[in-house]
Amino acid sequence: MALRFYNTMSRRLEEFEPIEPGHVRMYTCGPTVYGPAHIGNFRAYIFEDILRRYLKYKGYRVTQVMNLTDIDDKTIRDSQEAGITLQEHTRKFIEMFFHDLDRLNIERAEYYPAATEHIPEMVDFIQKLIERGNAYGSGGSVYYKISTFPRYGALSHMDMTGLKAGARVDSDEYEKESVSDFAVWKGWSERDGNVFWNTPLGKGRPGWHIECSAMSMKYLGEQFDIHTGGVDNIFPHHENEIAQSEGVTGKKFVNYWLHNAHLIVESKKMSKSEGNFYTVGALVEMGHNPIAIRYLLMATHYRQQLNFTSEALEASKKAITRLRDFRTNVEDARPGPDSDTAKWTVARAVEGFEAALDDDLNMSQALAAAFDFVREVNAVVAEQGLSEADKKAVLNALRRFDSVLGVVYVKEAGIDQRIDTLIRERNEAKKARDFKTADKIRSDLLDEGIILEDTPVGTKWKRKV
RNA sequence: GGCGGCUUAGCCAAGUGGUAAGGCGGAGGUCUGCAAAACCUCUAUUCUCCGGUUCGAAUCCGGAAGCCGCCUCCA
Repeated sequence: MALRFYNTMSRRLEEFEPIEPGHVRMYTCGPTVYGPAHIGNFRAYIFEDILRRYLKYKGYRVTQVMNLTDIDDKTIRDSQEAGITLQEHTRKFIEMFFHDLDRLNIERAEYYPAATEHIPEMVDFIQKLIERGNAYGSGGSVYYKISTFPRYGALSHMDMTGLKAGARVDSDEYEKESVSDFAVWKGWSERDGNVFWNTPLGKGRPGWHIECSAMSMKYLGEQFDIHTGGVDNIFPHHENEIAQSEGVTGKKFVNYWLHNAHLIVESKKMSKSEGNFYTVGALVEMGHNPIAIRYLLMATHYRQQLNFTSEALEASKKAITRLRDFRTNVEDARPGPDSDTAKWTVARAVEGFEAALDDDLNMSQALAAAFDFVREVNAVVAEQGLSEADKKAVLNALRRFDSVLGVVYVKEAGIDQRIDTLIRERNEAKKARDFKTADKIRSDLLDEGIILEDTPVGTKWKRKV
């Protein structure tokens, strides 16, 4: 089956075909680094990670760009309040961002361009817009003239004539010819302090939207395959990017626009005042495993609003444990005959998994295929063991599924000599039928998050998820 | 006010015309020193509500209620 995506532009499922055969170029909107990213932000990055991993699973080479917005009103405001430079301020949150990416087992993109490191590219871009008549200077700033771009509103399906003059328009933007025109370059104002660049456009800083147009073009070219972001980015951000990029090139900017829905927490909108505003760090401090967060964020279809609940987070831990236990069950399965059931189950699972993800990344259904696989293989293992060939085929499939899921084969702290010693002591106690000592060792380890299991092939230990 | 989305078991969540996936939880059983894991059985006659179309609807149409978004720099 062919890979299909729901394209926000056309509002329908479309078969995916990259511009360059075998190579996918995609731009994924990244964080504004003014504070720690929250789980809502990470839903987008997890979605993009699944997208990236599945494209690779399908055999594509992937070039992914994720921008780091390190200059905007909030970064300026917060760095000034903290009394440090913009760079000092944003660096902290950039580090935190990458740390969270690692904890959530999100693969690295090929490029993470920072806006402040691409000022010349943006200035160049803006000059082209001015030359072509798509932008005009006014009061030290430069604005994009929407009336020069008739297709404006195509992505968001919005009628721009409905905008009310003066509504939520920044007071320093009164120089605009039309209220819906937006800033591509912001002339320096007092409150920017020492944050500015001296450029041919004057003293100032770039607007938000221009960075994505300039940087995507630098790393991916004038036209590329996929652009993603949260639904909130559809308007105005992505609409403006299209206007800028196509304004300069006259060519179609992006072929497939993919947007993820937001999440709610305990059926409520996540907000600081509700006290349900979570960062990855805060959840980890509460004792939650980041991989469980990953699982929960990916298990709902990306275009569906996701309800993040602590109960679901616990369920996610159990689900991961089941998948990990399945791996060891298979690895340690006693030798058995070749099984047609096992072979058939592997084939069916792979087919089901791929069909689900091919269908606009239907992860819920892909997981269902994976869990059917687990149950069916476990039944064979329990009944008659596994032949070496079947074992290999099953583990191959699992490893392949996990190249997308990223929850089973996750690096964790290595073997602890001390645990091995305790297991030996416990086995001796068991042999002496001193179950009191044996149980104490097991429960002490459990307190540390280590689970001991007695199996036919000896005592095994695993970390609690 | 304009535009859009959602509502499926105790919880999370697929399914978009052919008779309700999957995970968690719960009940019982097998196995075990006890556990854990695993396996087996059961756990929504029904998909927010009310109408309609159809041989047939959770799925299509109309209406109501609730929830969540976007409407100029929030994933």
